[in-house]
Amino acid sequence: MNKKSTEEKILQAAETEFIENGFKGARMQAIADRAGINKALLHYYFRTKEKLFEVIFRTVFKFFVPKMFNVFEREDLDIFEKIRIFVSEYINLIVKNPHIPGFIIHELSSKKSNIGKLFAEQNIDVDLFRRLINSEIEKGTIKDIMPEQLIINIIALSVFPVIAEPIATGVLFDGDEKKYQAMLKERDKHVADFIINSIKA
Amino acid sequence: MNKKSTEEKILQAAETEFIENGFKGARMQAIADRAGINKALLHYYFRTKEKLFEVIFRTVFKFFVPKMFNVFEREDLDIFEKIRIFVSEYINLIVKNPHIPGFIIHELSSKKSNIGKLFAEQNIDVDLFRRLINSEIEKGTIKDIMPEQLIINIIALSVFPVIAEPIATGVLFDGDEKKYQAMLKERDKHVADFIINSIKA
DNA sequence: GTCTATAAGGTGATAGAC
DNA sequence: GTCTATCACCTTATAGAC
Repeated sequence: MNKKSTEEKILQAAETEFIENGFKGARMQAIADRAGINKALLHYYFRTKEKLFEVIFRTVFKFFVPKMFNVFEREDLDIFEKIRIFVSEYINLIVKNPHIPGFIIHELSSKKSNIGKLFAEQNIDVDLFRRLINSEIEKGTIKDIMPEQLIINIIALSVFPVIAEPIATGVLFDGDEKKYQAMLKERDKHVADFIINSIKA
Repeated sequence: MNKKSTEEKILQAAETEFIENGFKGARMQAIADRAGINKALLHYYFRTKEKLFEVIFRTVFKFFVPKMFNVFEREDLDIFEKIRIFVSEYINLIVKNPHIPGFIIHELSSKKSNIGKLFAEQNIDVDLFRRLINSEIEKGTIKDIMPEQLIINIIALSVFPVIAEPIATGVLFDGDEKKYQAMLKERDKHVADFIINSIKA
């Protein structure tokens, strides 16, 4: 029935446990339980909690942070279409994995480890994005704007409502989870409109 | 020299420790050390780690979440000035306390406790904000927009770059902390412009 | 590779003297 | 109120049998 190798089972169990509880909150026993094995085997495969965490974090990070910029390389779309597609796809990705951004942010803030490497490994082509934006400004299709500020805005508008879900639900929707979900459903269109309205020349 | 009462010293030490390490990562011993007392005294004043945390979280939460809407009550400002002031003051507040938003978000996501009360205690007047926005839409000063979406946008644009500092610095500024700080310095003006450009009719 | 048993050290919490 | 000493439990990690 279960053809997954032990290592795969461990990795999947660890990912769930770490994302749910963070590094400090995660328990090796809980990971073993989720994987249907015992603690000793965990250490046989990954020696320490730290090492296991590093593998998981790397995977999650590489899955989430990059490839955000892929859309912007396509030459068949204008800048506004690119933004629409990016926002839509990214929000969709986050809604399906709502705890991952918070996990990454929290662990990056509380770890002093050599995460510097992780960014280097991603080779995200920010320069491509910079050139694109600057060229659009020169062409006169969008207003003058710092490319870094713009990309932060796009990510912020997409990610924040999901990681701040409890606050948003509590403050804005009186604890009504359904109203929050309704807002989120319209979010991709709203965000794209909001951005485009702002930058369109 | 130190006129602070023991209770005050504990509270301040606990706030630092909890914000820095989260509930699960915080250590009662570390709090005692920071306060210059011993563990036993900690329990004498606050019985359990859980109870001490609740006091801290309440304080931080009440300090941070509300009073955001105060600006919008002033009648001597137009909607755009209100937004400028709010963004400027809120970003300023966050930059001075950069770890607090992440702390609140993380603890709210990982606690199932009866936080519902906290929101009720704040009696934030979201309706005031709703009425203000809707009235401006009717007057024709701003475009049609859902007040909830707008307030989320304003908070997201203000808060996100600070809580995602390691990622922003790593991905956008090649690890150069100074470039990140420079971006942040212009952030309040940029955000206000970005929002106003978007919603101005 | 996988298990049971256990070591070694930490952590929240309390007892009891002052 | 404040301290020292200590308990009871939990957590990571390893030893050693199979």
